[in-house]
Amino acid sequence: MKELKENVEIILPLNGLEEKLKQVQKEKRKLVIKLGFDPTAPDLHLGHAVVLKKLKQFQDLGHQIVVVVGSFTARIGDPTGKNKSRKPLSAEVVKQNAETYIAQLSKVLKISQTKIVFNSEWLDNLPLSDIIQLLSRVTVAQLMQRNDFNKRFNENTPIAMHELTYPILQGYDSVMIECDIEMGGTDQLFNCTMGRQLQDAYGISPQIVMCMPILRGLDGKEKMSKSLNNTIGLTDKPNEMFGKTMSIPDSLITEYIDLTTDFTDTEKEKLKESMDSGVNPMNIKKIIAKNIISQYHSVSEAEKAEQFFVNQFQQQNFENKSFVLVDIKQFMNSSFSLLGLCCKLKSDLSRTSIRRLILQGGVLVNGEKVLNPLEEIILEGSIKIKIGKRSFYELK
RNA sequence: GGGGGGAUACCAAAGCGGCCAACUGGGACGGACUGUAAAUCCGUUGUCUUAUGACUUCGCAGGUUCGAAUCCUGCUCCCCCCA
Repeated sequence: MKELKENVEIILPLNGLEEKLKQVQKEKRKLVIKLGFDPTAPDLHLGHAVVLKKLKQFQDLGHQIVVVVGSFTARIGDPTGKNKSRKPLSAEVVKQNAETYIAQLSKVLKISQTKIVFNSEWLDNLPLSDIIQLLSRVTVAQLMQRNDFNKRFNENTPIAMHELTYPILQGYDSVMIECDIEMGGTDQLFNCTMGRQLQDAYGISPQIVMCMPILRGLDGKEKMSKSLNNTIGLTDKPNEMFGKTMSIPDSLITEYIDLTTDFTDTEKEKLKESMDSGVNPMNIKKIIAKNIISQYHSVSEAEKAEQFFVNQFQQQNFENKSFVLVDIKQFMNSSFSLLGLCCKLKSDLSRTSIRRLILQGGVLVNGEKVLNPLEEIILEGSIKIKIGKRSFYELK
């Protein structure tokens, strides 16, 4: 029980979990635990993993996880005020997104033991009369309690009618699958509570709401989210995971120890203590990074990623970096300024911005800073070029 | 249906006839430093084959003017208030 509650930020009602467990024991069945997701851009990251890992604990105890794919509700999108009205997703895209999502879920959950349902199954053909009946269960005042609705209303930013239905439909999902627990981040509190209310209205024992804390992203301020581009993705490559973890502000370390690692309690405590006693935060971040990679890749990949990071970004030895090999032959027969060459190598940047990079000292040729964009580069032998902080090329 | 306000670069937000490629903040990028792709400090942040150069940007389309993001006309979209 203690482990089940670890890290959980909100349980509603407070002693609900214990009672639910007793109840299902008496009924000789397993808990039905719901997790909803919208099949929009299904790139799972460590923020999602916080919730998934909690689900995993329940799954390991034999309980039934039900993933509700919001194939219908995705058309609305959970209103944050940021997303404009969404286009309806085609059935194909939904299916595809759901598949990649499920594949990523399998990094944490046992998919064979996870039930997956689509809410368009019951929402697509809901008669208007039923919809009205559903809506009648909820008051405007209740909806306006939701943080972002409230905020937007007071700030005179628009709220479209259909957005108001999102929490209600999500709650209706809970009615349909008759779940015992709905899990989510704390930002889901309102929606989950809606599920309780609607279940009650439809004569079902209300679900327990369990909210996990929201993990903050690489910027150290906002929540980890794809649209803010501050995520560590579950499918990120080991090297990328390592670097990203190293880039979190030191102030986030405790949070990451708690929420992203799979250390035991005592190990976590030890880590925190060592930080308090003045161990270089860098080293603690390395430990966290390795642990994360071990979870989603492997221990040996984690080791490699660390070595790569140390060699590539920490040590000064230009020669030993790992370079992207570029065939020098394709550039033969033409003479190149440094600027021209860099443009070929980094075609995603504009010429002007590369010129800037060079002028600012962001380009090294064979370990030497070259500040003149027009410096001629003689293409022979091996030329090693560093462009910006993270791009290393070797022409051969 | 009536009245009012708005649309500016990645985002937010100034500017309201020339000094505007456009203040400022965030973000991003680069440098220095370092204990890290942390923190801090400094700088850069439209594009262009070389640049005290050219070109394209301020919702869209026209117009006035030597000259417009700034004034006029039409259009599109958005917000607010009243009914």
